[in-house]
Amino acid sequence: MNLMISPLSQTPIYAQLEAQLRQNILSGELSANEALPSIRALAKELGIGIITVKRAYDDLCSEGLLVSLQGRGVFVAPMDSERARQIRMAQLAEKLRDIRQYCDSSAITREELIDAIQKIYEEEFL
Amino acid sequence: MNLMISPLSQTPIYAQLEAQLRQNILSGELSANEALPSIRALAKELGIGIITVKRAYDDLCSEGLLVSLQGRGVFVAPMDSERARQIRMAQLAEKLRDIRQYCDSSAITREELIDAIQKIYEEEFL
Amino acid sequence: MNLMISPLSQTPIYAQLEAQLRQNILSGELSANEALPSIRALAKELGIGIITVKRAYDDLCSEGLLVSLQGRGVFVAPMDSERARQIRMAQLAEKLRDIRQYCDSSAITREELIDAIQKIYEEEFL
Amino acid sequence: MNLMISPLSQTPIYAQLEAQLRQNILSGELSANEALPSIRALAKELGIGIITVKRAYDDLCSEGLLVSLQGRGVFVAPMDSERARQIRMAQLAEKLRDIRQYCDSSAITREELIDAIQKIYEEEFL
DNA sequence: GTGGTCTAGACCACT
DNA sequence: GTGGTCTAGACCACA
Repeated sequence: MNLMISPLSQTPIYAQLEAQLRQNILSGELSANEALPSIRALAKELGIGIITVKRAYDDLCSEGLLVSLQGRGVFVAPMDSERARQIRMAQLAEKLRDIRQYCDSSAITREELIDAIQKIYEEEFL
Repeated sequence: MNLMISPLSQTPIYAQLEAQLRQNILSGELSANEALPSIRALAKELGIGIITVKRAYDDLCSEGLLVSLQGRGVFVAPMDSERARQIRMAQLAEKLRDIRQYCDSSAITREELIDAIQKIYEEEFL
Repeated sequence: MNLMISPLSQTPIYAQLEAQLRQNILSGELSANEALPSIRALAKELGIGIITVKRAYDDLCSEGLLVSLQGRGVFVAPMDSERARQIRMAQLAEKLRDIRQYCDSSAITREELIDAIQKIYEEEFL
Repeated sequence: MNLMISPLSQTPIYAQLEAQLRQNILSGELSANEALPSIRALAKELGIGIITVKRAYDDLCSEGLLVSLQGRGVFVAPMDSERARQIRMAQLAEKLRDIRQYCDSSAITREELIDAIQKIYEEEFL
């Protein structure tokens, strides 16, 4: 697992961490019951505060993606891949409804939207 | 024009205002050179502080969507529809980059994304 | 004399008026002792408020470029062309000292400054 | 870095601050990624309100010269020297357009302007 | 500790 | 009447 944070980004560090951990969990790179690095170790490795790492772990625990076991560490929650997929798609649908609402109120058609997405994927840089 | 703010929302009040005004301007509901409600009037109408309204107006001024004239009021900046369209598409691209980043971090492929959009458009209710 | 005001400009209307009147006086287009349009007439012609015109006339009176005679109107102050020229050049020197200070603190050389001015004069639009 | 404000000046305090910070950034006295004094600290040091300092920082953020990171501070945005130079020259052009407008409105020719600048540079004292 | 948001209220400049 | 500036002070989010 290779975590990276961009110190100059506007998104809070804890949110950057969460996003990357979520990716690793939902994509299966981190498998169920696998142990995550300790809070202190990860904080040191990334050069950020302990509280910031804890915040990310805590948030993912509330989401049910991680389980924290006192004195033993933090682990990936057991989850079959179908369930993971459902979560991902539900989150995506939520975002897409926002997008569609924006398009409708801005007179952007469905075709233009699809087109725009294709272009985003053709761009080299995010 | 019908402006609404949710005081309990996570997004700041001034940001809610900005978004709605931006939509009204870019969609053509507010036409060029049209006068907006005065800062004080809008603040009173929405039950929020004067400064919060001013902040929204100010931000849109620096974006070039509004022009503020001391002693006279705040007006929609002159803008041809082509320019408006460019801005709308740029904003859309911004949102889509977020979406793509989410998809990448969740192992959702380009095809699945397109599929999901089609489904959103087939849904009856937003 | 052809006066014009830009309603969308950030510079106050009274200041726009003053600048144009100053030009007409110092350049000799308005000759000494000539009568200016009445406040009401000019306000009506330009579609602006009476107070705004009065402000411009008043300011130029304090500068000594105009003389207001109660009940008779406003007139260009007597002034020989040499005096007018001195005033113009003194005002210019003041502005240029600001420019030089800016250039010095921004590491822009004298030659680059001269160059930039030449370019400004080659531009089609102000 | 040595910041000074004149409370009695006609130019707003936040504008004075902005101008001085812009100079320090564009001239390289403040290098990229360097931290600026905290809003509270600078406000206290200069004897002005917190909001006034924030206003100056905010404006420079929207200009892209600064980056503000919640919980961490305000920093000079990364910028190569070529970009800094472009900004400086654009600002100079802006000032020179004002000068030209003044000259035109005062019947001062291009040659007289160049001459006046040369004289400014020959003066011993600013 | 840092910045981000929001408030109420005062005073000034412009039309 | 309009917007522009500045203040003091409160509360929240982030590190």
